[in-house]
Amino acid sequence: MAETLTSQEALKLWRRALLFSVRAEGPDLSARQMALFLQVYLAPPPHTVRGLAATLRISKPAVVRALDTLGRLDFTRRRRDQSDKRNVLIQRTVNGSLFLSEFAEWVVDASDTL
Amino acid sequence: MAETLTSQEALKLWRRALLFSVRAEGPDLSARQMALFLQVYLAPPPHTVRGLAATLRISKPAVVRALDTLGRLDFTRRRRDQSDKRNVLIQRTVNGSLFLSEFAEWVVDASDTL
DNA sequence: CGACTTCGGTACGGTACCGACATGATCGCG
DNA sequence: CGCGATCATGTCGGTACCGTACCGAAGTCG
Repeated sequence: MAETLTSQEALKLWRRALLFSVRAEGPDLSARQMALFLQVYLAPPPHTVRGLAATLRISKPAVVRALDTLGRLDFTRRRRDQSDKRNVLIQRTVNGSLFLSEFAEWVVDASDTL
Repeated sequence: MAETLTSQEALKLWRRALLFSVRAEGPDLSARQMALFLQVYLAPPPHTVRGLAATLRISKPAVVRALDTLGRLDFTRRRRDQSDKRNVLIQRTVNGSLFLSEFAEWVVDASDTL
């Protein structure tokens, strides 16, 4: 378990990790998109559009659009809930997991050289 | 100094911090914009458009546009270099420092509850 | 059955962003 | 002085995103 960070260290960590990501020409996700992405991968399913909108406290259309973008990147996938066909369940993808572990490495590297 | 993070912890940290930021209705900065912002505040000046573009490995117009946005938010300011009037020096602002310390708090809090 | 609610998604008008290219101001050097 | 190099930024067509309002499909309950 990591010790707690100071403010200075937190910002340095964030900067170095983002620098890796930007330089690697990773997808230029906004804060909302990245938060949504991480939510899908780190919080327990099921994930619905409405649920994600409530959790992030952003509008429903914003979630729909973010899912469009993440879907284009093959980072998430939509699937109709067969037990209640009004719902759409958001699922993870291999490609999304791949990117996420790469991203995690950048953060870890940034924290190593703190 | 913090111990090194595991990949899992890194992602959890990122998610929780972004969650704070998104919920607080903070500005929805893209990865590039945030990287540029942090670069201006954490790396030693002077910062020029060309230098920032080279550091982040993005195009010069992309830097100009990011600076437009950050300027609108009053997070950074442009100033002509008086010793070489082709250059523009990027400067910090009170408002930018304010947001950054708030953001740092979110990251620290996220790391505390890791 | 029919009225109502609850889903995700779309339409709209407006803003911001992208890369590629062009432009105007300024510099340095012969 | 003149002239090419260098700097930031404007322009262009195209795409993505915003919030508000609306939509149809699917579920619920009388």
